Amino acid sequence: MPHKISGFAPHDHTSCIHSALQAAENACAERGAQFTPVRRRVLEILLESHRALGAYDVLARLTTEGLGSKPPVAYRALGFLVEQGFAHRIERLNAFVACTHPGASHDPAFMICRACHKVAEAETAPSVLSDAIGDSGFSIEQTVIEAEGLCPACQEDHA
Amino acid sequence: MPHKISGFAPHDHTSCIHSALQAAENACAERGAQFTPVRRRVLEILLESHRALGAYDVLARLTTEGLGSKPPVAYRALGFLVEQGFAHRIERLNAFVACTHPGASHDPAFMICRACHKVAEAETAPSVLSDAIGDSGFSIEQTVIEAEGLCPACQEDHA
DNA sequence: ACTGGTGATGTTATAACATAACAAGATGCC
DNA sequence: GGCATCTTGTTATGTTATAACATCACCAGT
Repeated sequence: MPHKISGFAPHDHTSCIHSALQAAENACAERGAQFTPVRRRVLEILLESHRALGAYDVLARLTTEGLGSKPPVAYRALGFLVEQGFAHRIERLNAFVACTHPGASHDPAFMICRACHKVAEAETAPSVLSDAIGDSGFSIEQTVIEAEGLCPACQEDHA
Repeated sequence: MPHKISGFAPHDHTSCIHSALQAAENACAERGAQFTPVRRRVLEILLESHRALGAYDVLARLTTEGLGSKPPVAYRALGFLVEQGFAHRIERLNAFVACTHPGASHDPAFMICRACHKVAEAETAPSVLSDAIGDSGFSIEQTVIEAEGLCPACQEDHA
């Protein structure tokens, strides 16, 4: 299995959500991090769809649920989730998506469908960027790899 | 020569600027695009350093020079330069950098030094992302590849 | 129980980034 | 001239993000 991809393929989404939440809960317990109601709820919101949500989209949801109404509430929860690896920031969209590879090594690449706006995550070999960059002497600490295009389903619809 | 990298290495910056401007001018002539004073000046501003500038940084420069004072002026010029391939947007920084590979095929990868904030550009093989993503059936239209870390010079300073 | 540390949350205010919409000028073509 | 097209000027607003400080909840130590 050279690559794991998640997001576009049909799957049991209920169990997808459940296992991601479980993984987050376990990881927090192990690390002594607090999986508070707001943080949990924000992760749930992100998990509802394989789409990237803006911080203010998330905030709107929180507000209707009485969990917080000011930007920092959303940004702090999202920051926590990203820090812990439970979610990722999609730079291209200034938005956030739940991680679909909980526990994976995490140098992910993302595929963003411009039609349905779903976002799929692929694990990358750690060398992908070194290959691209060559032996320039630059020491890589973090990477952003995002592709925009059409997912398989939307290619068919288009045709 | 497997990879061309520009930005970090010492070089004759005056001729670097000059040739980039010349290339832009030629390309505009060929394409029937107008290389107007604002557009030219914005490219010059970006070319002064191998760093990414925010739209409002550029705008501030334009304002002191009497070339425009409202955000759309900067965004339009930057948009034009990006469209024509004379500059690139760095998603990670919400900022813009002059292209250092004028005329190249353009699926660039960027290296962002977190210490000196210089940005270097590398050409990538078109396959880099397909390799990362595998045969998921996703059709790639545009890519964002950005690495953050330390450039060679800043690694030495750090040690 | 008090106390003080730590981490989370609440809130105000503002900073930083970006674009919609329309008016006005410049250029070139017929 | 009259028209089309592209560029620039301007107003206003929308969107994304964080600094700074107040408060609360929890727990460990005494």
